[in-house]
Amino acid sequence: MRAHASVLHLDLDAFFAAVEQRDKPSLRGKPVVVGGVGGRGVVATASYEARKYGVRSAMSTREARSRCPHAAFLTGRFHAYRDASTIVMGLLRAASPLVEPLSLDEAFVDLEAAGLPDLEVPTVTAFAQELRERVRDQTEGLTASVGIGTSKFIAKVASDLDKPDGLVVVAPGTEQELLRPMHVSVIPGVGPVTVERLRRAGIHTVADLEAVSLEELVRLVGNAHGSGLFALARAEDDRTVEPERETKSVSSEGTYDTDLTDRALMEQLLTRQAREVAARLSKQGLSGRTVTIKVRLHDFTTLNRSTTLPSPTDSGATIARLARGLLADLDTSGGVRLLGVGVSGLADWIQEDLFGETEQEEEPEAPEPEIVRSRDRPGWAPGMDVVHDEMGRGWVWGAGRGVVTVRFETAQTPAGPVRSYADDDPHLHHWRPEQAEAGAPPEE
DNA sequence: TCTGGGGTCCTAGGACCC
DNA sequence: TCTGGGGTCCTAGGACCC
Repeated sequence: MRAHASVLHLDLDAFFAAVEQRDKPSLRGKPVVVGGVGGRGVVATASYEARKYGVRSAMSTREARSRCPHAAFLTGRFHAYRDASTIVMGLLRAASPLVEPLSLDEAFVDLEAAGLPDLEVPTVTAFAQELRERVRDQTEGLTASVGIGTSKFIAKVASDLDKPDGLVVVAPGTEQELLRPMHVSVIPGVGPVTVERLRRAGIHTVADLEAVSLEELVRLVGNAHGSGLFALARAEDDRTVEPERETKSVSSEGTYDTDLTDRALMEQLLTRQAREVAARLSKQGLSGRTVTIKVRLHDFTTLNRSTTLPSPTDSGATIARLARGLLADLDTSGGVRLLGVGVSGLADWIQEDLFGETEQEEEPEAPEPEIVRSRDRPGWAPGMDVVHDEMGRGWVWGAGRGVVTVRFETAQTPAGPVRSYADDDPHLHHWRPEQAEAGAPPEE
């Protein structure tokens, strides 16, 4: 904790939804929900108009629709968010060399490095007001909430106190009187599980927490977490603003609208994800030794399986081969709702190819199950009529993330089976009336 | 059809080494 | 010829954050 309120936390208000409202005037003043729109989507950001109806981040889109059916539900335009974020981070870096972005819409700024005449409350307040105005001007109207305090913790708490479009400076020395009446969940790292553990011990507020011994806290929530809580309950926080943070892992995952049961399809999806991870690794000049797959079963139990190579790789073929091998050891007969691939143990160098000839022989030896993109496909959307070479007529139940799910309901089989395919499965075609006689009947 | 996707950090047990 | 001990690496699971 510093003698002056010199840590600033900036948080763009309802960021994704605000960018949408900025870019589409017809959405201004109306409820907007950005997030997954599929059957298993969740809300990433709700505009303040949508929050009035109880729509919240991380809520399922299904529930958001039932609470606010007239909202605009949007999937999100990440390039637009990235562009806006780049502008804001640029403004912050122009104000101080010490900026730590936490996400696209949040950052800490160290005001000790900003070259202000002093760090007294009126000075940092004026600085922050000007920064907020600059953000609004340069982003064509996005608003930011700002908190300033003697530590990251206090700055972050402060930025939450007057949302949206607010500014709160917590004067040095007043931290504990601010925190004591607050619920323990204001402390970063205290989520639902910790709240419940503390509640059972009769601890609800920061004041309650402050009265608990270090030994007791460690017993309740573990070593690292316990000592962290002990300090934060006293507003003790010496964490510095870190402008450069190393990437520790790169991953790609997907949740599918219907549970997957087809192993060949799962392997195809893992292969695609492995390629995507490999592309992102090499784009960043990274490679890694540990390949992990993540499998969420139908009942939401989540399994991770990993394997570690002797030297780092950024090869999509290698990552895919290992990922498929890891999947082979799992029982997925009950259905899989999520599949993912990640690489960790990263190095910012690629292993020198000391034995180039062996490595080069290996890759063509294990050919990928190639996914062929066909050009005559306009894409799949729910409700489309389709024909599968073996299954016959059906219609699209869900499509996205490389998977199309088809219900084979026909006049003959009104409760027909549901199957999922890769969206470029050569056996799956759009149905057109002129194909009526060409569509093979269902096999069973 | 409750429960995304991209991450970070921590814990705990076993293997292995000196 | 019971059961040391510290350190590191690996694997699996889980809490949490935005």
